[in-house]
Amino acid sequence: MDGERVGMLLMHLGRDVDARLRRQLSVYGLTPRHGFTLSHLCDNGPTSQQSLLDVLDVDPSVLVAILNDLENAGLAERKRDPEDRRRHIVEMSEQGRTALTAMQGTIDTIERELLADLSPADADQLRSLLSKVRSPGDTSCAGD
Amino acid sequence: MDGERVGMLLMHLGRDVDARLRRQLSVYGLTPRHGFTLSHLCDNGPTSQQSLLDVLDVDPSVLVAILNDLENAGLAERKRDPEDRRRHIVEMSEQGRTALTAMQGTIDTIERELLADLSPADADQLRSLLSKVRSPGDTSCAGD
DNA sequence: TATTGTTATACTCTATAACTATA
DNA sequence: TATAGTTATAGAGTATAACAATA
Repeated sequence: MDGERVGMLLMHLGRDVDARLRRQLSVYGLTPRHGFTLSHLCDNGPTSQQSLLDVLDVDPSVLVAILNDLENAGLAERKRDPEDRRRHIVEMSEQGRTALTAMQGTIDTIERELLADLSPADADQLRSLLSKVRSPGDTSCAGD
Repeated sequence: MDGERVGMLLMHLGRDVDARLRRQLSVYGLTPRHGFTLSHLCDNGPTSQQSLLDVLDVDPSVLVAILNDLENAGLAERKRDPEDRRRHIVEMSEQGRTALTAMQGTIDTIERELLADLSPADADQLRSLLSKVRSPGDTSCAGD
Protein backbone atom coordinates (compact mmCIF):
# COMPACT_ATOMS: atom_id res chain seq x y z
CA MET A 1 0.00 0.00 0.00
CA ASP A 2 3.04 2.23 0.18
CA GLY A 3 3.99 4.77 -2.43
CA GLU A 4 6.83 2.68 -3.85
CA ARG A 5 4.62 0.27 -5.72
CA VAL A 6 4.18 0.73 -9.46
CA GLY A 7 0.40 0.47 -9.08
CA MET A 8 0.34 3.25 -6.50
CA LEU A 9 2.61 5.45 -8.59
CA LEU A 10 0.37 4.94 -11.60
CA MET A 11 -2.73 5.78 -9.58
CA HIS A 12 -1.31 9.00 -8.21
CA LEU A 13 0.33 10.19 -11.41
CA GLY A 14 -2.72 9.32 -13.49
CA ARG A 15 -4.94 11.19 -11.09
CA ASP A 16 -2.73 14.27 -11.24
CA VAL A 17 -2.51 14.26 -15.02
CA ASP A 18 -6.28 13.92 -15.27
CA ALA A 19 -6.87 16.79 -12.84
CA ARG A 20 -4.40 19.01 -14.62
CA LEU A 21 -5.75 18.30 -18.10
CA ARG A 22 -9.31 18.73 -16.86
CA ARG A 23 -8.48 22.11 -15.42
CA GLN A 24 -6.75 23.32 -18.57
CA LEU A 25 -9.50 22.09 -20.89
CA SER A 26 -12.21 23.69 -18.77
CA VAL A 27 -11.21 26.94 -20.50
CA TYR A 28 -12.86 25.54 -23.61
CA GLY A 29 -15.76 24.11 -21.60
CA LEU A 30 -14.49 20.62 -22.41
CA THR A 31 -13.16 17.59 -20.54
CA PRO A 32 -10.48 15.00 -21.39
CA ARG A 33 -13.23 12.70 -22.69
CA HIS A 34 -14.37 15.33 -25.18
CA GLY A 35 -10.78 15.50 -26.33
CA PHE A 36 -10.42 11.74 -26.76
CA THR A 37 -13.64 11.66 -28.73
CA LEU A 38 -12.50 14.39 -31.12
CA SER A 39 -9.11 12.73 -31.38
CA HIS A 40 -10.66 9.42 -32.37
CA LEU A 41 -12.94 11.11 -34.90
CA CYS A 42 -9.92 12.88 -36.35
CA ASP A 43 -7.86 9.70 -36.68
CA ASN A 44 -10.62 7.40 -37.91
CA GLY A 45 -13.09 9.62 -39.71
CA PRO A 46 -16.88 9.40 -39.30
CA THR A 47 -17.81 6.65 -36.87
CA SER A 48 -20.89 5.02 -35.39
CA GLN A 49 -21.63 5.61 -31.72
CA GLN A 50 -21.14 1.91 -31.10
CA SER A 51 -17.53 1.98 -32.17
CA LEU A 52 -16.96 5.13 -30.10
CA LEU A 53 -18.32 3.20 -27.14
CA ASP A 54 -15.74 0.48 -27.66
CA VAL A 55 -12.86 2.92 -27.93
CA LEU A 56 -13.82 5.26 -25.12
CA ASP A 57 -15.01 2.46 -22.85
CA VAL A 58 -17.80 4.52 -21.33
CA ASP A 59 -21.44 3.91 -20.60
CA PRO A 60 -23.75 4.65 -23.56
CA SER A 61 -25.51 7.35 -21.54
CA VAL A 62 -22.16 9.04 -20.95
CA LEU A 63 -21.38 9.05 -24.66
CA VAL A 64 -24.75 10.67 -25.37
CA ALA A 65 -23.85 13.50 -23.01
CA ILE A 66 -20.40 13.91 -24.58
CA LEU A 67 -21.82 14.07 -28.09
CA ASN A 68 -24.56 16.48 -27.02
CA ASP A 69 -21.86 18.80 -25.70
CA LEU A 70 -19.76 18.52 -28.84
CA GLU A 71 -22.78 19.16 -31.06
CA ASN A 72 -23.93 22.13 -29.00
CA ALA A 73 -20.43 23.57 -29.28
CA GLY A 74 -20.44 23.01 -33.03
CA LEU A 75 -17.44 20.68 -32.85
CA ALA A 76 -19.14 17.52 -34.16
CA GLU A 77 -22.38 16.43 -35.77
CA ARG A 78 -24.63 13.36 -35.67
CA LYS A 79 -26.23 12.08 -38.89
CA ARG A 80 -28.52 9.13 -39.42
CA ASP A 81 -26.93 6.18 -41.16
CA PRO A 82 -29.04 5.71 -44.32
CA GLU A 83 -28.25 1.97 -44.32
CA ASP A 84 -29.62 1.45 -40.81
CA ARG A 85 -31.66 4.34 -39.54
CA ARG A 86 -31.15 3.25 -35.93
CA ARG A 87 -27.49 4.17 -36.20
CA HIS A 88 -25.90 7.57 -35.89
CA ILE A 89 -22.79 8.50 -37.80
CA VAL A 90 -20.67 10.95 -35.84
CA GLU A 91 -18.47 13.36 -37.74
CA MET A 92 -16.24 16.17 -36.56
CA SER A 93 -16.52 19.70 -37.97
CA GLU A 94 -13.83 22.13 -39.02
CA GLN A 95 -14.34 23.90 -35.71
CA GLY A 96 -13.80 20.55 -34.07
CA ARG A 97 -10.49 20.18 -35.84
CA THR A 98 -9.41 23.61 -34.64
CA ALA A 99 -10.44 22.81 -31.07
CA LEU A 100 -8.57 19.52 -31.18
CA THR A 101 -5.38 21.27 -32.28
CA ALA A 102 -5.67 23.66 -29.34
CA MET A 103 -6.22 20.77 -26.95
CA GLN A 104 -3.23 18.91 -28.31
CA GLY A 105 -1.11 21.95 -27.56
CA THR A 106 -2.38 21.85 -23.99
CA ILE A 107 -1.48 18.24 -23.50
CA ASP A 108 1.92 18.77 -25.12
CA THR A 109 2.63 21.33 -22.42
CA ILE A 110 1.60 18.93 -19.67
CA GLU A 111 3.69 16.22 -21.30
CA ARG A 112 6.79 18.42 -21.26
CA GLU A 113 6.23 19.16 -17.58
CA LEU A 114 5.86 15.52 -16.70
CA LEU A 115 9.07 14.58 -18.46
CA ALA A 116 11.07 17.63 -17.43
CA ASP A 117 13.44 15.61 -15.23
CA LEU A 118 13.97 12.78 -17.73
CA SER A 119 16.41 12.63 -20.61
CA PRO A 120 14.89 12.02 -24.06
CA ALA A 121 16.22 8.46 -23.89
CA ASP A 122 14.61 7.94 -20.47
CA ALA A 123 11.33 9.33 -21.79
CA ASP A 124 11.35 6.87 -24.69
CA GLN A 125 12.22 4.05 -22.34
CA LEU A 126 9.35 5.04 -20.04
CA ARG A 127 6.89 5.20 -22.91
CA SER A 128 7.98 1.78 -24.05
CA LEU A 129 7.72 0.22 -20.59
CA LEU A 130 4.33 1.79 -19.90
CA SER A 131 2.93 0.35 -23.09
CA LYS A 132 3.94 -3.08 -21.81
CA VAL A 133 2.08 -2.69 -18.53
CA ARG A 134 -0.97 -4.88 -18.59
CA SER A 135 -4.03 -2.90 -17.67
CA PRO A 136 -6.07 -4.82 -15.07
CA GLY A 137 -9.13 -4.48 -17.27
CA ASP A 138 -7.25 -6.13 -20.15
CA THR A 139 -7.12 -9.65 -18.73
CA SER A 140 -8.57 -11.78 -21.48
CA CYS A 141 -9.96 -14.41 -19.15
CA ALA A 142 -13.06 -12.68 -17.85
CA GLY A 143 -13.28 -15.10 -14.95
CA ASP A 144 -12.82 -13.05 -11.82
CA MET B 1 -4.32 13.51 -27.51
CA ASP B 2 -3.48 10.10 -28.87
CA GLY B 3 -2.79 7.06 -26.76
CA GLU B 4 0.98 7.14 -27.40
CA ARG B 5 1.67 10.01 -25.06
CA VAL B 6 3.06 9.28 -21.62
CA GLY B 7 0.44 11.50 -20.03
CA MET B 8 -2.40 9.62 -21.69
CA LEU B 9 -0.90 6.25 -20.76
CA LEU B 10 -0.60 7.38 -17.16
CA MET B 11 -4.19 8.60 -17.10
CA HIS B 12 -5.61 5.37 -18.46
CA LEU B 13 -3.45 3.00 -16.45
CA GLY B 14 -3.99 4.99 -13.27
CA ARG B 15 -7.71 4.96 -13.81
CA ASP B 16 -7.73 1.20 -14.35
CA VAL B 17 -5.63 0.48 -11.29
CA ASP B 18 -7.87 2.67 -9.18
CA ALA B 19 -11.02 0.98 -10.46
CA ARG B 20 -9.58 -2.47 -9.89
CA LEU B 21 -8.33 -1.73 -6.40
CA ARG B 22 -11.61 -0.05 -5.49
CA ARG B 23 -13.56 -3.07 -6.62
CA GLN B 24 -11.37 -5.51 -4.69
CA LEU B 25 -11.39 -3.43 -1.51
CA SER B 26 -15.17 -3.03 -1.61
CA VAL B 27 -15.27 -6.56 -0.18
CA TYR B 28 -14.04 -5.05 3.07
CA GLY B 29 -16.29 -2.01 2.67
CA LEU B 30 -13.19 0.13 2.14
CA THR B 31 -11.68 2.30 -0.58
CA PRO B 32 -8.08 2.93 -1.67
CA ARG B 33 -8.05 6.05 0.51
CA HIS B 34 -8.90 4.03 3.59
CA GLY B 35 -5.98 1.82 2.70
CA PHE B 36 -3.55 4.72 2.29
CA THR B 37 -4.66 6.12 5.61
CA LEU B 38 -4.08 2.83 7.44
CA SER B 39 -0.78 2.42 5.65
CA HIS B 40 0.42 5.84 6.78
CA LEU B 41 -0.70 5.15 10.34
CA CYS B 42 1.17 1.86 10.24
CA ASP B 43 4.40 3.42 8.97
CA ASN B 44 4.37 6.55 11.10
CA GLY B 45 2.47 5.65 14.24
CA PRO B 46 -0.18 7.86 15.87
CA THR B 47 -0.63 11.06 13.89
CA SER B 48 -2.62 14.29 14.01
CA GLN B 49 -5.33 14.78 11.42
CA GLN B 50 -3.38 17.75 10.09
CA SER B 51 -0.43 15.65 9.09
CA LEU B 52 -2.75 13.07 7.53
CA LEU B 53 -4.20 15.91 5.47
CA ASP B 54 -0.78 16.76 4.13
CA VAL B 55 0.03 13.17 3.21
CA LEU B 56 -3.30 12.19 1.71
CA ASP B 57 -3.81 15.55 0.01
CA VAL B 58 -7.56 15.52 0.51
CA ASP B 59 -10.09 18.05 1.75
CA PRO B 60 -10.52 18.11 5.56
CA SER B 61 -14.14 17.09 5.18
CA VAL B 62 -13.06 14.05 3.18
CA LEU B 63 -10.63 13.00 5.88
CA VAL B 64 -13.38 13.26 8.48
CA ALA B 65 -15.48 10.81 6.48
CA ILE B 66 -12.54 8.42 6.03
CA LEU B 67 -11.76 8.42 9.75
CA ASN B 68 -15.43 7.98 10.65
CA ASP B 69 -15.51 4.88 8.48
CA LEU B 70 -12.31 3.50 9.97
CA GLU B 71 -13.54 4.15 13.51
CA ASN B 72 -16.95 2.60 12.84
CA ALA B 73 -15.20 -0.48 11.46
CA GLY B 74 -12.97 -0.63 14.53
CA LEU B 75 -9.82 -0.18 12.44
CA ALA B 76 -8.64 3.11 13.96
CA GLU B 77 -9.42 5.42 16.83
CA ARG B 78 -9.39 9.17 17.47
CA LYS B 79 -8.13 10.51 20.80
CA ARG B 80 -7.86 14.08 22.03
CA ASP B 81 -4.35 15.46 22.19
CA PRO B 82 -3.90 16.38 25.89
CA GLU B 83 -1.42 19.12 24.93
CA ASP B 84 -3.89 20.87 22.65
CA ARG B 85 -7.42 19.71 23.08
CA ARG B 86 -8.41 20.97 19.63
CA ARG B 87 -6.25 18.28 18.06
CA HIS B 88 -7.08 14.66 17.46
CA ILE B 89 -4.48 11.92 17.54
CA VAL B 90 -5.35 9.12 15.17
CA GLU B 91 -4.14 5.63 15.97
CA MET B 92 -4.74 2.33 14.23
CA SER B 93 -6.03 -0.72 16.10
CA GLU B 94 -4.94 -4.34 15.94
CA GLN B 95 -7.93 -4.99 13.71
CA GLY B 96 -6.66 -2.17 11.54
CA ARG B 97 -3.31 -3.89 11.23
CA THR B 98 -5.00 -7.12 10.19
CA ALA B 99 -7.13 -5.29 7.61
CA LEU B 100 -4.07 -3.51 6.22
CA THR B 101 -2.26 -6.80 5.74
CA ALA B 102 -5.22 -8.16 3.79
CA MET B 103 -5.33 -5.05 1.64
CA GLN B 104 -1.62 -5.25 0.95
CA GLY B 105 -2.17 -8.77 -0.33
CA THR B 106 -4.82 -7.43 -2.67
CA ILE B 107 -2.57 -4.79 -4.10
CA ASP B 108 0.29 -7.24 -4.45
CA THR B 109 -1.96 -9.32 -6.67
CA ILE B 110 -2.84 -6.32 -8.83
CA GLU B 111 0.84 -5.38 -8.97
CA ARG B 112 1.80 -8.82 -10.26
CA GLU B 113 -0.87 -8.57 -12.94
CA LEU B 114 0.31 -5.15 -14.06
CA LEU B 115 3.90 -6.30 -14.39
CA ALA B 116 3.16 -9.74 -15.81
CA ASP B 117 4.68 -8.91 -19.20
CA LEU B 118 7.79 -7.21 -17.82
CA SER B 119 11.02 -8.79 -16.68
CA PRO B 120 12.08 -8.04 -13.10
CA ALA B 121 14.74 -5.71 -14.47
CA ASP B 122 12.16 -3.90 -16.60
CA ALA B 123 9.88 -3.59 -13.59
CA ASP B 124 12.66 -2.00 -11.55
CA GLN B 125 13.51 0.31 -14.41
CA LEU B 126 9.85 1.32 -14.71
CA ARG B 127 9.57 1.99 -10.99
CA SER B 128 12.66 4.14 -11.14
CA LEU B 129 11.51 6.14 -14.17
CA LEU B 130 8.02 6.67 -12.75
CA SER B 131 9.46 8.10 -9.57
CA LYS B 132 11.27 10.67 -11.70
CA VAL B 133 8.11 11.82 -13.45
CA ARG B 134 7.21 15.23 -12.18
CA SER B 135 3.62 15.29 -11.04
CA PRO B 136 1.88 18.37 -12.50
CA GLY B 137 0.77 19.35 -9.01
CA ASP B 138 4.38 19.28 -7.82
CA THR B 139 5.59 22.37 -9.65
CA SER B 140 7.14 24.47 -6.97
CA CYS B 141 6.42 27.79 -8.66
CA ALA B 142 2.75 28.18 -7.86
CA GLY B 143 2.38 30.82 -10.58
CA ASP B 144 0.07 29.33 -13.17
C1' DT C 1 -37.79 -9.94 -30.55
C1' DA C 2 -33.21 -7.58 -30.74
C1' DT C 3 -30.53 -3.41 -31.41
C1' DT C 4 -29.35 1.73 -31.37
C1' DG C 5 -29.65 5.44 -29.02
C1' DT C 6 -31.95 8.35 -25.40
C1' DT C 7 -33.85 9.91 -20.97
C1' DA C 8 -34.54 9.93 -16.09
C1' DT C 9 -32.63 8.79 -11.92
C1' DA C 10 -29.65 7.59 -8.24
C1' DC C 11 -25.26 6.89 -6.30
C1' DT C 12 -20.37 8.05 -5.34
C1' DC C 13 -16.66 11.29 -4.93
C1' DT C 14 -15.27 15.73 -4.08
C1' DA C 15 -15.41 20.80 -2.94
C1' DT C 16 -17.37 24.88 -0.37
C1' DA C 17 -18.89 27.24 3.32
C1' DA C 18 -20.78 27.68 7.80
C1' DC C 19 -20.39 25.94 12.40
C1' DT C 20 -18.32 24.23 17.29
C1' DA C 21 -14.65 23.90 20.49
C1' DT C 22 -10.52 25.16 21.93
C1' DA C 23 -6.38 28.23 21.97
C1' DT D 1 -8.77 36.44 16.55
C1' DA D 2 -6.90 32.06 14.75
C1' DT D 3 -6.80 27.04 14.52
C1' DA D 4 -8.56 21.88 14.54
C1' DG D 5 -12.08 19.52 13.37
C1' DT D 6 -16.98 18.86 11.96
C1' DT D 7 -21.37 19.26 9.48
C1' DA D 8 -24.47 20.35 5.74
C1' DT D 9 -24.87 21.02 1.12
C1' DA D 10 -24.12 21.25 -3.68
C1' DG D 11 -21.65 19.95 -7.76
C1' DA D 12 -19.29 16.89 -10.78
C1' DG D 13 -18.83 12.04 -12.84
C1' DT D 14 -20.66 7.70 -13.43
C1' DA D 15 -23.88 3.72 -13.51
C1' DT D 16 -28.69 1.62 -13.86
C1' DA D 17 -32.87 0.91 -15.74
C1' DA D 18 -36.81 2.16 -18.40
C1' DC D 19 -38.02 4.02 -22.88
C1' DA D 20 -38.60 5.22 -28.27
C1' DA D 21 -37.43 4.20 -32.84
C1' DT D 22 -35.91 1.01 -36.10
C1' DA D 23 -34.59 -3.53 -37.74
